[in-house]
Amino acid sequence: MDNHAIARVLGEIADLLEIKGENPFKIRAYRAAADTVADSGQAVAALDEAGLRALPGIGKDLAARILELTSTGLVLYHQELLAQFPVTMLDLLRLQGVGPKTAALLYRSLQVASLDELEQAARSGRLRSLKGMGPRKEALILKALEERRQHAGRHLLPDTHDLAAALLAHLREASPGTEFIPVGSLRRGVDTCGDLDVLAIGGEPSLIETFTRYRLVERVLGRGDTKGSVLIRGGYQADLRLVPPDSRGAAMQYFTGSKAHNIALRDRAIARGLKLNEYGLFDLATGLPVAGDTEEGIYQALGLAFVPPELREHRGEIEAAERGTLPRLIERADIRGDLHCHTDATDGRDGIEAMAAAARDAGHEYLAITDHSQALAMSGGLDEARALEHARRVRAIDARMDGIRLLAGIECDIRADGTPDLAADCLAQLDLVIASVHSAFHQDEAQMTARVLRAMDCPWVDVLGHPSGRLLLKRQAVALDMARVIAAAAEHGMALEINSQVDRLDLNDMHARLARVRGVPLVIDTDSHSTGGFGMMRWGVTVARRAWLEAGDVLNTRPLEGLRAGLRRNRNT
DNA sequence: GCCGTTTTCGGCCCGACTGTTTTCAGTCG
Repeated sequence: MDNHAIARVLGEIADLLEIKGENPFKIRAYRAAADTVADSGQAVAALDEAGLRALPGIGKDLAARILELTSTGLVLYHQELLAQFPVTMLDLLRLQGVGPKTAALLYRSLQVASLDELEQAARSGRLRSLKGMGPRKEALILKALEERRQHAGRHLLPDTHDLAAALLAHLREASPGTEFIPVGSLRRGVDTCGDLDVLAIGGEPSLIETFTRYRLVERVLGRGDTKGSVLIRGGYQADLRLVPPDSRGAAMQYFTGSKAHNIALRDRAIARGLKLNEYGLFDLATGLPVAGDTEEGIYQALGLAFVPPELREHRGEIEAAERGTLPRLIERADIRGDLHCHTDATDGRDGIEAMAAAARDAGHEYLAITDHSQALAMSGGLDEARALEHARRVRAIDARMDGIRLLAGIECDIRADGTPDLAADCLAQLDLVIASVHSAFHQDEAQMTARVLRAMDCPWVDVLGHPSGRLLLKRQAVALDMARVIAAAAEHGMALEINSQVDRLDLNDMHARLARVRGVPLVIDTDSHSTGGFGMMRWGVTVARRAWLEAGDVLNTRPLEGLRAGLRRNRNT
């Protein structure tokens, strides 16, 4: 059982306890344990009781629950809770604006226990009969349901990656000699994936049976000699295709897509008297194969440089491949530091030194500590005095730590009127200031754009953090004129962030690409809230690659002094 | 349910915002 599976059960227990109205601190304990397990670098299922209890926030009871789960596959306590509330109720909690109290009320008063039932209740006007509910709340819930429907069947890229890793482990165990390759939107690094496509190169037909017997398969949609298709728990469709070795490259190319990229490639093939399909590239006249065992061979035969999967969106990559002007895409190894993280001074879980050590272990040369400012009161946000005291502490630790340098920064809240949440003379004394929107998300575009532009006017703001504010599959981006924001960033010499949090990935690929074109420097940050968070950098790098970014476009690929010189505060003075 | 040079009980983060309300409950981050 992998860490994510364990964390999911602990998280569900927390959700169910919340609906039940249990002791909030108990709920927090389960939720914290879920985070700890998910973030842990080691396989939690392999730990014994002492090992489990050594993890922060895991004591006697939680260790016992985890052991029960990994040894039997179930937790009795979890099952008992599920007997009280249908599992579909947990979907209600994922709706924007619906929390545990509302979910419990809906269930007790109206027997609403699923999204479908909620929609019926809302449409028939029954919701407004409940205490604390009115027409506006009803409309908000209908809107949240609509947004939810748009996202149905899609999953976060890292979740898809984890699912693929577990499925591949299952397949490899059954057939160690076969090469398995995940393709589709996962290979292109799209921020959300609809389904999971896997190729088995030269695999035996019996693999299809192995595939359909995977333990998380809920339903077999189809099974033939060369293709199997299943529904996996959590609403994923997964397809496995058996591919002969001669067609390895062609199948990779074909099933990686995107559809638009493939259509353009096939057009190009036809124009050259060739035919491209999932089996190979063939001479139209003779029917003889021209290429097919490698992707490189196919692109080459079409007169193109190899196009990295992340660029295959038909956004100019074929023309660039023809001219030989494809970017040399940034890689994870180019990143030298992380400029956004939180500590236990605000809503992070670990202290400055622990975060610094973890960043060093992740291969970083420097780390900016950027805790929240006072407006985020629930996170214990820092006021001016505490921010400066915190900075002193960061600098003191920096002076005595080996192997990593620390920058004393802040993630300064952008208030609803666009003013930064901390006084300018405080911001001026820090090494780095990220400014971010965390509230009043519903402002209209004119208001929101004016607000962000006003914050960018402050000369001590170096980086705009998670600019769109989106939460993937959950919350739309704020209404913001990104072209004007990018233009302002170019004018001020400030940087825009690509936030690597798995549900943010913000900026997105298109906006990051526009920023690059306009000459705006980017930074790729993890926004880590614990020592386990630094591994998320790879997802931000994936966005950057999809945005055509090269190492030179990203400030935190530079050595520390180069980075400092590239910050707005040091450019302007 | 966890934790402990405030240690085996009693703490454990809390303000803004929204929609429903005449003083507050629920959600969000």
